[in-house]
Amino acid sequence: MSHVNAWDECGLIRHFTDRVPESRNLRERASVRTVGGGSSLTEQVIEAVREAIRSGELRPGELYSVYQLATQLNVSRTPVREAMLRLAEAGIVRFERSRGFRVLRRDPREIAEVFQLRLLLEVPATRLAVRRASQELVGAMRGELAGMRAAAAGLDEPRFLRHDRAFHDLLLNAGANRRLAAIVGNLRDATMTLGASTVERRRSLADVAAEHEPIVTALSAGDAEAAAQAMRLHLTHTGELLLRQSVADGGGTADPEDLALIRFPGTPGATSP
Amino acid sequence: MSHVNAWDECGLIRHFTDRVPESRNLRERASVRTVGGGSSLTEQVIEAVREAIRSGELRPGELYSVYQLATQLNVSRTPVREAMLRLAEAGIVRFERSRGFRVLRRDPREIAEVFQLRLLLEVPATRLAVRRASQELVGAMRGELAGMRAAAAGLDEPRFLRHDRAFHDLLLNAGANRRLAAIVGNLRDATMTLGASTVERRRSLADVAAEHEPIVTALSAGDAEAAAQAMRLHLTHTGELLLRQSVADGGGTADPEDLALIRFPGTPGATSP
DNA sequence: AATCGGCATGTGGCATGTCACATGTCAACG
DNA sequence: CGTTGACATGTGACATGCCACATGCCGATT
Repeated sequence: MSHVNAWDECGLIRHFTDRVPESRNLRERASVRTVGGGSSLTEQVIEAVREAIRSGELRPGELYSVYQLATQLNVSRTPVREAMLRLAEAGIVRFERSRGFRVLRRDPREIAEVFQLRLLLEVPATRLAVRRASQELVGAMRGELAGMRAAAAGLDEPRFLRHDRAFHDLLLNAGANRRLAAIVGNLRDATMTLGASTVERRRSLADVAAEHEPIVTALSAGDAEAAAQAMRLHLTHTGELLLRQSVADGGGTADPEDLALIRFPGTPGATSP
Repeated sequence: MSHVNAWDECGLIRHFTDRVPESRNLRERASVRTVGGGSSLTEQVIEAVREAIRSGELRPGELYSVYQLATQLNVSRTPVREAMLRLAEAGIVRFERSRGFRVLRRDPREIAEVFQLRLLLEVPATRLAVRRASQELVGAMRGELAGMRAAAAGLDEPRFLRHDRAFHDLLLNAGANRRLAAIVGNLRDATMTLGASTVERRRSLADVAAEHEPIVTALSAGDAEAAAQAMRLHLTHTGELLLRQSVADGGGTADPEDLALIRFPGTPGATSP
């Protein structure tokens, strides 16, 4: 064997076991549900791999194989293969002819692209959501915001991210374009992959939470434009944060053009009709 | 057997055979390539199913199963399953717990959503592309435009669609956001599925081709805003065309709000900073 | 010594067997 | 006659066997 795998014993198995203590591995849940329910083995593998990437067990650039993963997770190759195919389609990993698959490194350019897209989609979606906003929506979003603040105070990043996601999802689903919500969800997952240069991020959790406040305020006041601008500011700031982090991690050169892409994602020179 | 399948003998096999005369079915190509090359059996099945939906062999609302399709195409269930999973993720079909999968009907709401998204993405992408445009790009796009016109004159709709796709892809790839280009490609595929209430569409092929002219003109002149507006007009018109067609096909009620979504997809009330 | 060709190994893709479950049918019962 | 229960069937999800191919090592040849 030419390349050392670097996690033959630090194991995805143990990792997943920690998360689901009542079952020794993925396999034992196989008989619980088979057909549907939204938790197929494939999806569990997807989530396990995502988590493994976040935690650093699967490192960008390294070569892995479906056989290995299947053995580590104690499932057959089929669901692992399907999971990796979906991750490949999402741009998280890339298959190489007959060598295996590789976790892709998030270079600054990709991060810029993702946030450029999120700006193009979420800002107008916010504008639309304001027009259709209800009191229940505002209440639910305040709840998520409170959750974010609590998580930020406790430096509980996973919980923070859950509330952050729920916050954005509420707004997106209120915008009444399911496809848009799904696409933004995928974009979010794509950036979730880069795992937490923890110190820097935790220090700013409270700041990020604070950025959500004006969004809810404007939403509650029915001011579409203010909400859209608040969302734009929030996304821009988050994007720049991740971009700096990516550059610091040595993901590539700091191309100022990437930053420009985030800041001005196709702003028209004049007002649209 | 309770439900009649309505195409047990009108067969996908014959259809695919007609398209690839040198091989009796998909299976015979299996030995040509195995690992890669971009033409796996799964992808061939995807394309075959897409074509079958366009041609009306697979009808929305009808129930089908992986077993059937595999038999008809003379391949195993695995690639068919993977193909349907990807189509399900793209929103073309939907799996139902233990009954099979169903080709989804494109109701007006979905079409509106797709074109709302395309407007949000392609208009700014056009703006960006102008800034990065080269003479080669302009030349290539003029070539595709000529191809569209020729196809429109000959009422060759498949060829028209190929050139149309190439035209938009050129512009999107010039915009330098690969992810955006990929997303728009998926959105396009999602609408390609509804197959051609042929008379109406063919009559307007020349009109649609003509709409691309001002885009190239503005691009060549370096006028980003004019190009963006031309693209907006083109997409709006196309969306309304497909929307009317969907309503005429009885896909649902003609909700005027859908039209509004296409026309004003989040236009800001005031100019952005 | 440098180069080239065969070979062992590992890979993903496809075929097929197996399983639990959901659905729809139909007969027995109230 | 309406309701309910078991049963047969078909389904997708998963496990496993098999294959052609790509890679990389290693020895034979020049």
